[in-house]
Amino acid sequence: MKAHCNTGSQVNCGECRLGDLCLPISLLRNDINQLDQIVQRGRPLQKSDKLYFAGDAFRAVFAVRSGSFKTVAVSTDGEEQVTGFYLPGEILGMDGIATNNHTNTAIALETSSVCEIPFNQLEDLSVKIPNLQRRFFQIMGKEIASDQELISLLSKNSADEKMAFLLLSISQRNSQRGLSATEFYLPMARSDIGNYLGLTIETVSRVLGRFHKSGLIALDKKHVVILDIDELKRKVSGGKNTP
Amino acid sequence: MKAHCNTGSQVNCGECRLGDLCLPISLLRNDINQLDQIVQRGRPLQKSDKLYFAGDAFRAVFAVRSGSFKTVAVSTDGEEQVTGFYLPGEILGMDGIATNNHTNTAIALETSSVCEIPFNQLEDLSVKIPNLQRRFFQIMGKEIASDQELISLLSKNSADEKMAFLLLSISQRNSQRGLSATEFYLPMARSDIGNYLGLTIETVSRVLGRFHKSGLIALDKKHVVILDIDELKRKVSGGKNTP
DNA sequence: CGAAGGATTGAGGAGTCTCAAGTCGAGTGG
DNA sequence: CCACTCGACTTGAGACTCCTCAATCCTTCG
Repeated sequence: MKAHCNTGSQVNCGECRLGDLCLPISLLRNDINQLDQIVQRGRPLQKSDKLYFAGDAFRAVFAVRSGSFKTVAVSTDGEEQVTGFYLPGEILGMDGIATNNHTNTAIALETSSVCEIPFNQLEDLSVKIPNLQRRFFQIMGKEIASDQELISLLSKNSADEKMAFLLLSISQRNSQRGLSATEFYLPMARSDIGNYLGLTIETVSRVLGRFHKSGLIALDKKHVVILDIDELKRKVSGGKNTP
Repeated sequence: MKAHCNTGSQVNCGECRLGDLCLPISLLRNDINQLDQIVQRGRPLQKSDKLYFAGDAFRAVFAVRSGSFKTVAVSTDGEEQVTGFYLPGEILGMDGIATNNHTNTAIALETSSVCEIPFNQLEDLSVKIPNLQRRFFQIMGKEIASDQELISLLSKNSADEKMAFLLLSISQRNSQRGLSATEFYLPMARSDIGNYLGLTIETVSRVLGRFHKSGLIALDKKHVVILDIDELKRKVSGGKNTP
């Protein structure tokens, strides 16, 4: 959609502005160069394009360079379930590591680009570069931690809680990338939000409307401004399932 | 509680009857011996004993030898949330990899024992034994996959679906260990189940009672016999959130 | 401009939570 | 050996949240 100063196809890992978030953290310059050689860049995707399909052989993980993705699991009866959203600097595709086949389909939410990191080469390289192995363990650990956080959230049924959590999650991930923590665009549709949080699209709309009216956020379509972040945080922790 | 033929403290990884489930799969004999030397056995725990606490420095992952555990995340306001159940052969403790601190507390559900695998030594060894690295990537990938499966489930709010899922999950994990897939004891309390699935204890009780009356299962306290596994499976996939 | 998809808003109903009794079983102590 | 207590579980009735169904509005795009 718009050009990103430092994320053109030619940029290497050492100069990528997402470096701190992505793989190469805490690697020596020489190590980065080695990693650089296995990473395949480019691959621009349009909205609704699929990065990989559920059932595809697992060959690589992907780092989001620009844009955003959702991952969708399709159950046996054809039901779709959004299992995650991925913003720039985040890694997706790890759902295929266990079985060597992807269990989700990854879909671009807008015009997006990724770095493709072939997994067998990453494994080989990890043997040579212990820091890289450690880093990748951490990235997988982070995925586990965030999945479990979501499990905690979904177990507490309250539409307000769930919605507040998602807003704060995006806010926090934005600020990690040096973007505004209080003002952003939601890249996904209401139906994706609802599917992800286990709510209907109508409930999502109502909750957002309620947040808007009570002065928690400003809302115009997908554009969100967080006005009272403390109250939002209070909503997330203030569950109702406390025994 | 009772003696397990092959899981005494002296057993080494090569002879452990859980071998196929635990780390050492597809390792050469010599590699197994190396792994064997870093694994610390013993550590019997009584019911309600904690294996590690949320906030503890992350030093090791643990393989369940016998018994069972639950992991609990405690949110800022003291609310507890059950994030997982772990049966023999399964690995827990990976919640600490990302931040070097455990985010959950692990609690024994009954008299249990574990193998402790110091993580820095595992990392070192993984550099020397590529198969071990691969294996551990897979184990973490499996954790990610199962967490995402749970996310899918929790997003579809139906008490029957959730309960059926848990029963089938335990059934399937039992059969992987060579135990009965249709008859087992639930090691956890109703309150743990409810907390885990995002239901109240009353609803758990009612759903189990309903399953019992309709001939899906036989139920006596914690003892469960699955009578109509196909219908249970139908309940899990037959969601109601289909658009 | 009209169509189509996404989002909002409204009314009614189903399912689960809350609150409250009541049952069952295990462990304790007289 | 039995009464007692305590915790875990079961069962019931009413309230509330969210889902379902339906109409309308808005935006986008041909």
